[in-house]
Amino acid sequence: MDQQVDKSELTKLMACACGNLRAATRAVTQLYDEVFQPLGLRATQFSLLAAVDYMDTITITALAEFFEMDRTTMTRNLRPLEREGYLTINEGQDRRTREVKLTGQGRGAVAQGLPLWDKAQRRVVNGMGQENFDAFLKQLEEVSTLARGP
Amino acid sequence: MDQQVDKSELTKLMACACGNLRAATRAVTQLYDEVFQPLGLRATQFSLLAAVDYMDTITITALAEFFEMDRTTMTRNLRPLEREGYLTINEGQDRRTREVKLTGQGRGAVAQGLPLWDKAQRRVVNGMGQENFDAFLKQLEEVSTLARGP
DNA sequence: TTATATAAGGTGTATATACTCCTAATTAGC
DNA sequence: GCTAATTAGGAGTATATACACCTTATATAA
Repeated sequence: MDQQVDKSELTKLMACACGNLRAATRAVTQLYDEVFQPLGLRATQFSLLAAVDYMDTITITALAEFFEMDRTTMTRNLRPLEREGYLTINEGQDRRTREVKLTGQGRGAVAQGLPLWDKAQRRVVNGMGQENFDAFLKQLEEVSTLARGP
Repeated sequence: MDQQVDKSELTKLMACACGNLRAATRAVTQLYDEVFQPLGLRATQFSLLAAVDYMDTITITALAEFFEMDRTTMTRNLRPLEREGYLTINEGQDRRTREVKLTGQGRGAVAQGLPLWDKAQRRVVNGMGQENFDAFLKQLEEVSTLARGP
């Protein structure tokens, strides 16, 4: 069937944008998760709470768009935060929508989380240098745009 | 309680290394997943098969180390690929270990997947330009190293 | 050589992610 | 004003991810 691949062909996969991004994300997520540990939150949960805090009230779809994330993923990510009392999800004026809002506990967690976030962020930014880091963020943005399409 | 945060404090979170990495990974993974769709594989699955192909036979822990991924994650990622007949997992000489090996079907999938991978990869590399892309990979590597530690 | 330490793996549990399909509410067209 | 299209959301399903805890097999030390 001659479907086999020369091994040298496979070495180029080491440069895979997707694989390298995923690996870096695993590593970085573990760092941020670790610093938020004392708070009982994960990195994604903290950033979600912070976003809701900034927005005051916001619908699920709008939140999903802000994070450029699938709507159903957002629904599921909100669930444990609602269960643990960090936020509430109530029917909006438009009865199709849900309004997401932080509780006092949620705002407290954001306040307590900020210095923890800073700790992890400083490690990365200081390690790379501010200029390299800024360039890195730009490249992440560019790669996202390219991936999303034509 | 004064646990509240000034909104201007929250804007700096837009530069979060973790959040921006995760967002980019979502976007890029969707692109790669899309090109592998005709093959019935996801991006992560293709790269896993390609790695096993390159290694011939390899234990689960060694695979996990190669991908810098938790061992139990690797165990779980292998599962659907074994179920669908792309690879086999058998007891090794050292009876604590499992030897992962591609089937003919698995090697065929790698062969068929390579041009699909190329399509997605070209979109990113051509979009950024080869030099920028190389620099980007270096920065992903650096950020991973920084995250892993001191 | 036996007791202990270590290494490889699996399972339970929980979150993160997205797709497909479904319902309900609103808006747009006529 | 009613019908059709659109929009918001949920549920089912499946993979990706990691941690804590457990078992078994090998290696090490006394």
